[in-house]
Amino acid sequence: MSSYEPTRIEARWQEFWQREGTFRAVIDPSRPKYYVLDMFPYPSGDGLHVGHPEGYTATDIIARWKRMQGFNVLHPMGWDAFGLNTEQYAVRTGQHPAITTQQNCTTFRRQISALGLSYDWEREFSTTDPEYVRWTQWIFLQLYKKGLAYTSEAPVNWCPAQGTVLANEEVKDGRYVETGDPVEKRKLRQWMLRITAYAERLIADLDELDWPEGIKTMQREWIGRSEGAEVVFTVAGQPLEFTVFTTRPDTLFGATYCVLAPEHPLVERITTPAQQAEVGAYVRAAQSRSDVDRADVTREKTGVFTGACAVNPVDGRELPIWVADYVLGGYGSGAIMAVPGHDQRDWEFARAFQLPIAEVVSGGDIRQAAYTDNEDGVLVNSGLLDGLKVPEAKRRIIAWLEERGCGKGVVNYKLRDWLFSRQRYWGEPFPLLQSADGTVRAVREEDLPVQLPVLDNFKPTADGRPPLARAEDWCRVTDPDTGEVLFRETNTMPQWAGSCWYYLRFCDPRNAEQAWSPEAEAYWMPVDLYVGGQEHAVLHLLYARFWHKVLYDMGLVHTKEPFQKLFNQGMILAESYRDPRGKYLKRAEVERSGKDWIVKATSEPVESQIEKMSKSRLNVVNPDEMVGQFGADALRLYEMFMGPLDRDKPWSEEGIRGCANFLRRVWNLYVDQEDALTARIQDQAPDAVALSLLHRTIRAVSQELAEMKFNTAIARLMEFLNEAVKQDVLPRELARTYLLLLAPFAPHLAEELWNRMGHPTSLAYEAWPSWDEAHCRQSTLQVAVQVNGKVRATLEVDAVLEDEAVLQLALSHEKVQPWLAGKSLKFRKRVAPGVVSIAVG
RNA sequence: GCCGAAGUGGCGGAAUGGUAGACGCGGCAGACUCAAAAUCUGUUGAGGGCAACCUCGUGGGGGUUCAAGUCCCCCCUUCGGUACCA
Repeated sequence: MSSYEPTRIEARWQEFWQREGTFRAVIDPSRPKYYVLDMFPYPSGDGLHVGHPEGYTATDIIARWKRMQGFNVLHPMGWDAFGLNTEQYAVRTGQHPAITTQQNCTTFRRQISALGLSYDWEREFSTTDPEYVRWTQWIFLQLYKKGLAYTSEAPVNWCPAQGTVLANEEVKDGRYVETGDPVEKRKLRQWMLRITAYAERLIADLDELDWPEGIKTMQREWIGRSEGAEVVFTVAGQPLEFTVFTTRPDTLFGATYCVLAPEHPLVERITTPAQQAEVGAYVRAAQSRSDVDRADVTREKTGVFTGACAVNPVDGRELPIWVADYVLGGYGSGAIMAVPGHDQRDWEFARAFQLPIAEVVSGGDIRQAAYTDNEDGVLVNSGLLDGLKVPEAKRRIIAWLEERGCGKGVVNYKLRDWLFSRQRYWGEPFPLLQSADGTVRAVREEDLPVQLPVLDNFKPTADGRPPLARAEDWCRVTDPDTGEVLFRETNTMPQWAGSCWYYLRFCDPRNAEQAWSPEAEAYWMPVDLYVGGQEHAVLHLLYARFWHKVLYDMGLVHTKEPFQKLFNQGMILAESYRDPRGKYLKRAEVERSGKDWIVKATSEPVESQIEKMSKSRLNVVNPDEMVGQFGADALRLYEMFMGPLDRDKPWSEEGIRGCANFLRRVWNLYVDQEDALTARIQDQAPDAVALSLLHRTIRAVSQELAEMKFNTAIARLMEFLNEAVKQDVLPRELARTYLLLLAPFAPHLAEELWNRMGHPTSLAYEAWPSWDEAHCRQSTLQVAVQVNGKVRATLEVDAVLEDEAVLQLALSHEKVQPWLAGKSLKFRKRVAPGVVSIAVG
């Protein structure tokens, strides 16, 4: 009757916390705040897998620890519930996405609640709630009114399989990053957000953030700032000109031809009649080439001559103008000056088409490869630049170009504007109306939110318009003042919209008048710790930072950046099994045969591998089962004990069993067979040895929590237990303090034992124990004696013994003596409290 | 190709330049049991030795140092990111 029963204990305390409102967060200016946030999940129909609780447990431990340190903690959870999966489910089954969403949120809430996470559930919301959509639309209108939202007719990423366009960030190697579906270019009128206007600040402000360097680097590279120059070339014999962007204006004298991207508007106009057919064919071929194909870098360079020439502004020389698809239409000005001597791509192209290669920077051998050094190379054959090093030559030529009005220094970015519209149903409608003459106007703020029309068919229309176009009544609006007939925008916002500001709504989630109150924002923001997966390194984090900066410029938020500290948890991997035909098998279908795995039914050999958990690989571990079998505390503990939070780690059922075992041993330390406190817990002052153990444990756990090294912190708690069970007596003071140390990690068990020790209230706000260095010291000390770097003896000495005395003991030690015999002493020093180093020669 | 991160027992992983392998899993031995499971105790890097001990050992090769898993140089492998961005 006294054994550890996690299920019972956990239900009891979860109910207690909810009833008591233990984790409700209320603004309190007298206390410092701490805002700890998880990247909120998309509630899919599959429910949670054990990867989700990893980050959630980490933030929960920090939240609980910070509360015990006196911080007023904001720790909310909600749902990023718009999105494709729910919509596709609706297309398949006809069930309305709102219903699916509600069901999925309920499942997620139940699963997450079972983990005993200390969220303030009163702040929960879904991005699909009309009240939230209202303010998402409101923020969009602020961007629109600032001129940051506009429509564009440019070629966009169209994904036929998804039936929608995608943002640049969602496409990689010509495929949709989520599904791998191929993407093609299509010209469509789309809503864009002018994120490029913030490119400079999005790079610069990264410096102040406590983020992993890798993520900062990825963002910097995505934004892709590069300094260079724009140079204007005129077309020989025609009143036409075009601009090229180059980062190496110093090599202008080395340009031997120019290249226009196939999409460049000038291509058609400058091509000579003789070249018309060839160029036309090339351009058409380039247009029909899929993005997947074009992304292949190993392809041989291709191109055609237009028959026209450009005039190099520095020396008046005529350069042939080519069209080639290695020049991208979307970057810079879609045209380049080619300097094959000093650019590897141009070099390859020149080789392929027998174009001249000129040397203008000495130091390399341009017959072998382009010489691209831009620090030490010295300019040659370059008129006024001769003899200069590259950086100085760049400055000189830019000044020269600017004086003559045929060029200027510029900064260019890879980042493009954010394609913000989707041809989907399950997203936020744009709060925009269009009149018959095509002018666009914003929906009045008091008319927000623009709610989605109720549909029973979520597919695009037969003529290819978005699903919302099916709702003809909804689309048509009459202006109450003028009686004018207006049409609603039928695109919806991408899923990123909702996650761009949810962290702000969490500060004040029930505010009906404003998206958030200035008081709440001023108190809670910024997010002090943000934990989530690395997959959002560019997408979500870049978009959210962009919106935040717009809001900052409007005076609606007081910090330049939303997320002060970012931590990326690793992935939880799991073993999967595949038969020789590549078909995945469930764990239950295979068994071990010696070192190998075989199919139980057929004894066929099976390949096993450690992979990302996914439904298709049949290796998903369900947290509900783990909680049912071992308890939430064991699941939490194991997820943290597996290894460093930021690393990928393979799941092991034996591992969680070990953690459950630890918790049971803790239980048995406190509770006896008769369900009473064990007799070893006594009101007696701890001796020096016990105090030292306790204080060293407090110190280690505190320091490791601060560094989010949860795995080693847990190891310290285990060590304490291993010592404690060896003793006949556990002084009450130690028993009490140990529970406080355990509480952030295994809160249910800690609360239960705390309660059984006679405390009627929760330990959630008990002060975190502090340590005393004086108590940490131990009376004796192990000292290793190294001779020439190898440990030859270990002595136990009094901790207060002087270095010199320890050295003498070491030198005269019987195991050390033989290593010194016949050698001369070169060096001897107590290099650390526990190490004496002796060198002989 | 470029940019990151990583490579340590049978496994997950510990180690401010200072006793490599903490802690856990697994294994082995013992206790309890009619027996098993569970639990408890001990033990567990490899090789050698009766033993005290000795030798080797952190992907590979060099180097710095009294001392290197840790710092420096070169190389290999794995995993992420990125890719004709001028």
